[in-house]
Amino acid sequence: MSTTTRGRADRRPSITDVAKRAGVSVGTVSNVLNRPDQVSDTTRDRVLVAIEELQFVRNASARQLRAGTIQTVGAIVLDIANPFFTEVARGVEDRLAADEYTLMLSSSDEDPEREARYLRLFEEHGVQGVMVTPSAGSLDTLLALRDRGIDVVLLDTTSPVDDISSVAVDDVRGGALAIEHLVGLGHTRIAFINGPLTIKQCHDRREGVLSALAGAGLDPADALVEITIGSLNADGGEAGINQLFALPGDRPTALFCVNDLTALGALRALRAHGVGIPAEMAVVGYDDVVFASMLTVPLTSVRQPTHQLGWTAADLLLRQRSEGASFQHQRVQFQPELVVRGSSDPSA
Amino acid sequence: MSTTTRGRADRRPSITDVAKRAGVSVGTVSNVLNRPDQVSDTTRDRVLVAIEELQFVRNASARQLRAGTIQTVGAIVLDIANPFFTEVARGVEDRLAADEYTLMLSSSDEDPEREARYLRLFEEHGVQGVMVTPSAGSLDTLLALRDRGIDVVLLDTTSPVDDISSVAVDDVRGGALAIEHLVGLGHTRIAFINGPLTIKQCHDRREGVLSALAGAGLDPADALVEITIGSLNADGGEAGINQLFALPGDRPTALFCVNDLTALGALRALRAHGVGIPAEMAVVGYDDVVFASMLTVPLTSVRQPTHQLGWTAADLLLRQRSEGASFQHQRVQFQPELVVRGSSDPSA
DNA sequence: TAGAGTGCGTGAATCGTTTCAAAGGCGATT
DNA sequence: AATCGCCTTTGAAACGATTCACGCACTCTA
Repeated sequence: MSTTTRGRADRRPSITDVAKRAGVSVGTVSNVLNRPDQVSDTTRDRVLVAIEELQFVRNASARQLRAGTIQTVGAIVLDIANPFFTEVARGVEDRLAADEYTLMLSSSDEDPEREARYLRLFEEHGVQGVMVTPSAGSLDTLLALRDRGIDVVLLDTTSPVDDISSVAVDDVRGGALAIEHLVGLGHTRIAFINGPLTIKQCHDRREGVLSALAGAGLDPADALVEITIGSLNADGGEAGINQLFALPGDRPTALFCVNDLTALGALRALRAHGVGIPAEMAVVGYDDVVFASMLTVPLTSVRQPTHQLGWTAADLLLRQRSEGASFQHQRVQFQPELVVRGSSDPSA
Repeated sequence: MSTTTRGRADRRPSITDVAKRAGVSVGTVSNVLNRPDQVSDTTRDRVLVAIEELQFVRNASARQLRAGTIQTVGAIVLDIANPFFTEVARGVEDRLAADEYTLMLSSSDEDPEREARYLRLFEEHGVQGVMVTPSAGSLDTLLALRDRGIDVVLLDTTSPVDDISSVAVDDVRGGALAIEHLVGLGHTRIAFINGPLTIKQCHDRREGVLSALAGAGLDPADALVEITIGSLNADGGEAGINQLFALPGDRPTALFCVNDLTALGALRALRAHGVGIPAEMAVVGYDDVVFASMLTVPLTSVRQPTHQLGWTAADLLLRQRSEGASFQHQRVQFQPELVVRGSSDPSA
């Protein structure tokens, strides 16, 4: 088909075509491509001219099939549309660039099936390693992957096993920071919009919430109203507030959202309900994304070292590959930091 | 190396290993994988068991090398961290999923070199087509690509040639909308933070700006203060304001930012300078991203149909492939819409 | 019972590259 | 003139999956 303006040959030119045109063997063409200094100047020029004339482009599949491996790693994050993860990804890229690795980036959208599909895709393509923010208890899959020779580093979650490394921020502490802050402001009835507990971050932040309540002598049964949402984004947050407002009983005076995107949606819904912030409802988010400080009511949030998180994960992955058996698996953990703003504290 | 816990064989199992273990030929294994109904039940089960036992995973390179092509297209956007582009990408994905195509997504970060590198990478990997938001006059590269059999659709920019399709939003109109609005509010001295004119969107929005000024009988030399920034993100916007404030002469009373991320940074910087909005400076952004309505001062912005933009681009690309020579290239153009909020109009 | 038809399975050729042992060419050394 | 070593180039063997013409064993029909 396609005898349109498209070039004469339907098949893209191969190294063999180049070799013929330049009057050399395929081995020489390959040498020009990969070890140019082993080829005499005149030959090299002749080959380069042929490459130019034929518009030759290497076939990555053949290349990789023969070479067996490529300088590529994969990363799967929960939500590529979340600024938190794009900043993390930037950190990953920055580290990978130093070792001339390429990144295949995907978003699982918190769906374990999508995650599994991408993992398989990555594996079929022969990536050397993967960084994953697991969307559920996919540990078995990851262990199996590791056993098949693909290095694994957990991203933004602490590894439950000793032989897989991880880079995380202390989410228990982060959750506690948020609640301690709210309790310190006098709140005794707090709503918590959270995602499914199968997501480690959601689970851990909740642990922190509970421990902080306990530390303040509050009974979660009275003090905590938990709302679970499916998507950790603005729409989820909006849905969470509507869910909260449909509940009977005293309305909480404070709200902790599992991330800033969710908080954004929650704020939108709260405004629609005409709820004053922080007077009627104090709000705390998580991630301190770029726009958090710029909202109608600047959002109190738990800040994490995003770029460093990604950078370190990539670093661990690359070092794991280069150091081989001598590599010591490790759980790197950073500390979060509470940034207080007007959404929780009127004096801020 | 690596005699750690990693499985016995260092090489991952191939179809041949599976065939041996199941006691069949490689052709049969391939049939089980690709045409399971042509294989008897007992044989199929035997092969599947072997696959399971060996943890066999297809080698995408070999597969693709033989098959010659894969159901994959690439997309290059200007900035993956910009919510506008993630929404567009979502639209692309949604359309691709329907035809079981996979997406390779990359961000050029407005760097023509990065863009060229990714295009080459995509081509080496044998993508069927690409969607590109060009970061500079890379048209020649794209035409050459098209001539080599890779379909091209321009994304968020109107095609300058008849034989390449494009999906865009009328940026000239969008720029005009913003300025007409500001002029209508009585502003006669307007700052415009824009990116390099090599980026089509920047160029076109500026055209709209100029034509709107002309339409209002204003001389750009007096009425317009142009600031050019390198990165169309929050940091760029902040830098733009600092640049603006370093300028001699009357300070403009209004500001148009080429996108919302830039506006976000500009607002941050304006606040740091203690400038009242919209009283001392009316601000208009572009894209109407998710947080625009939620800012301290809700941001007036030019809204675009993001999801539809991506969906349509992917649709065009796929149809181009399936319809072959009979496909009619086209320039799809959507209309932008001004959303007025408090950052420009105190009464909003 | 021969012949045709059908359903399964085989195995070699193929895709485009890299790699590597070996050969060829040439000047320098003995 | 023979030998050595160096530099350049060659050509064939991989890599792992897919494809396809063919063969085998069987059943069905005339």
